[in-house]
Amino acid sequence: MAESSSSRVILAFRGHPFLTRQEIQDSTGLSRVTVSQVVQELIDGKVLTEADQLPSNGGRKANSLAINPNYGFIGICYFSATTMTIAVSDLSGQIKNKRREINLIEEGPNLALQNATNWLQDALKGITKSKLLGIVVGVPGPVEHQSGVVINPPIMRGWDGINIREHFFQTFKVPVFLENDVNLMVIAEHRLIYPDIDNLILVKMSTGIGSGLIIDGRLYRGSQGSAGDIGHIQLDALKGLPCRCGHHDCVESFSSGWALVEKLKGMGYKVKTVSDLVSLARKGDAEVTRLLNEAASYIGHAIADSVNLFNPSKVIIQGRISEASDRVLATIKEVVYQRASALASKNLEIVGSKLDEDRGINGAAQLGIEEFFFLNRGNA
Amino acid sequence: MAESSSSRVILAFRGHPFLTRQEIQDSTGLSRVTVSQVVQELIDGKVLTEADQLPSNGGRKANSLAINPNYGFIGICYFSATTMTIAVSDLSGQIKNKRREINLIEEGPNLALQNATNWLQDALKGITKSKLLGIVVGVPGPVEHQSGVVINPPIMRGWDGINIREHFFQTFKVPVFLENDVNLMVIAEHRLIYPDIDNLILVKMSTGIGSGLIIDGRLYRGSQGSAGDIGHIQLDALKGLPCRCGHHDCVESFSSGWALVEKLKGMGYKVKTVSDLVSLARKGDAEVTRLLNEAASYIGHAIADSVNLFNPSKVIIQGRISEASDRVLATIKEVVYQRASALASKNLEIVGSKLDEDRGINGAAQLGIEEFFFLNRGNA
DNA sequence: AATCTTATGTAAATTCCTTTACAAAAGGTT
DNA sequence: AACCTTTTGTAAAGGAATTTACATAAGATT
Repeated sequence: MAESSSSRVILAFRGHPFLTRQEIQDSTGLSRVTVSQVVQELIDGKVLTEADQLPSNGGRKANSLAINPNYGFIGICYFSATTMTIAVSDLSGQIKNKRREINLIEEGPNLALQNATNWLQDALKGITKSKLLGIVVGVPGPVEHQSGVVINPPIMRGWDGINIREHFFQTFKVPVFLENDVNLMVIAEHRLIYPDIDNLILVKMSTGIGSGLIIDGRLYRGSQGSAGDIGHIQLDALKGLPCRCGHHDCVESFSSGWALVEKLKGMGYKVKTVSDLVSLARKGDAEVTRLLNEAASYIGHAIADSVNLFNPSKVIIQGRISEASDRVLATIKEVVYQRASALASKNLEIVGSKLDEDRGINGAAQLGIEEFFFLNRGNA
Repeated sequence: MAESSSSRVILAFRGHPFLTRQEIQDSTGLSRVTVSQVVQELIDGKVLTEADQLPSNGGRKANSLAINPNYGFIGICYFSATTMTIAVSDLSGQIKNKRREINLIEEGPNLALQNATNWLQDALKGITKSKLLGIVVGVPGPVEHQSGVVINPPIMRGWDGINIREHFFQTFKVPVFLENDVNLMVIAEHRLIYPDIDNLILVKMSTGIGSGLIIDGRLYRGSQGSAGDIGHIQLDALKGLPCRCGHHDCVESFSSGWALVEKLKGMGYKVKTVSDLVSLARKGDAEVTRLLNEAASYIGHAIADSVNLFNPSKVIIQGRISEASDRVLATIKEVVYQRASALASKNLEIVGSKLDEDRGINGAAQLGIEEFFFLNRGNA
């Protein structure tokens, strides 16, 4: 109940990095007088900064305002299957002090978490302790969002039930947010590339297969936090292929990196990792290309199902498998447009990702900024 | 901008039919003084009524307040494949003046809409014109929610592009809401039976197959209004069965009423309608029972996919096919629990519907009350 | 009966925001 | 240079909701 009008002004900046005083009036509904006063207070309090002047519309130039990027910072720790990335984001989403190290997630949490906190402390040197607003941790597995615990992760061996939130909280004493990696990626795509698309799906085809959902402009996690689990949809009447999830004939057992590597091994190829596979594809190996095309067709079936159920206006395809060959995206498009219902595919666009490999970190930054700055700022 | 505090008080009654002044304070955040004053004004204006006194908690009894059911009314017109139901709802959701007539939707809109407006005018006799807040129309096909138009309906022959909203608006000059029948059903289930479940799916297995989605407590329509189209998910590597949607091997072509009737015809049975099929099932015809079980298994696959993608905490199965035999629900449960991922099925409940055949009308009433009374009340 | 407890009513002072009105800054147009 | 337009600042008056304080209603507890 502290100061409702100043928090309304701050909230107006969510999704809008730059606003003039007039735009703040329009979006908050506050009067010109109040906006004028509150903005001045927030500038004095270093929460907002006066940014560039905008070109004139026939009269006085408007002054563009922005959240002061240095008002506070978000600590980020992002685990992929094979690496750990530590970084810090300011309130504009700018990433600094990024450090990426090899870390095999399947080697368990002990050393990984130890290193994570140490390196994050390094990355935070020079930042006043009170300016650390919170920490976002991204992991390649299902998380229970409420409790901050990893649950039944298929590839994070040894992490089941580990309370990652608690670990970071012990050291830093700030709010900690644990989130699935694909969810962070779809947040990045939505906030940075497609902020005006209300319903979109991001499908990641890499070692495993997963998807993240933006519904009505917000991340949708589902009741247990497992929404978007497209990888373990089962395709029917097929070969009885065992999947690492315990079922069989999951999409993952046909279209994922690990499944394709296994298949190539069985065919006598000397491949060990997804990277080996990608190299072969880039060299134009005919058999590998054929396999990728087949994989695209299978995941296309699952995406078509997803499109029928969700009716999104955009599907983003991402991941090392989808980027190994141009045919993958093309084949997915063909299959989805052929199989999804006419209505659902009418205004549907299927595209590749426009972000670089830092998309997970960018998503973590966006999530952190929104959660800690826009929603949870007590009465700072 | 009229009177924010009185509309905040009214809004508090959304989803809470009875509230005491204290509870209104808690949910609106308004002060005791303001609530006291505003409630008195609203009682004087006949918007609220003093309901029963509640049992004492050790002191003075609380006075329960409620929206005055007779403050306004919602007109309802609900089309199924074979009937049209006209009714009126008060603001408590109580249905009155219900009239159900045979109407084959495939005979087109002309006579149907003519009758609908006439009968609705009859049903509204005795209600002051200014008390009609709006009209909700339910139809068994996809609708463009924004414009109030039916689009590409598979079973509503002749209705494509018909602006139903405009037709009713011409006669009644009040806001008109067009909504898909399954969406109305899932609204009814959520608001009346499971108000505290945030994510749920209702699957209707009747002549056709469809589903409606409640996400984060609200109806989810998707970008084109076609979300929940579970009936035209394609099952793979199967028999190349043509579906009435133009594709082949859709769930509908295996598990729907019309598909089963066709199949029985092909087997020499003398069945013409889904009702004939249901009669046979109730008589315990072994072959029909076997077919129903098979149908349940197929739709179970699609529901499992849906569960993986949405991670709801409840799935409601409804419709004449699912109610034709107890085995249908049982088989669906088996298939879904076996196929859906462990995490998504962990806290999942699959249940039959607890509402009667008026569920669509009840949903229309709920939708109308929320849209017209809680959201769109200019400054009445 | 006397005394809690809970639920509500009302008057006075205060805070916050709005409306209204007057100004000024800073550019474009003629 | 004179006059637009757009954007922002500020002071004064008014309204709406809050806090504070006092009061009452009505049942439970002892």
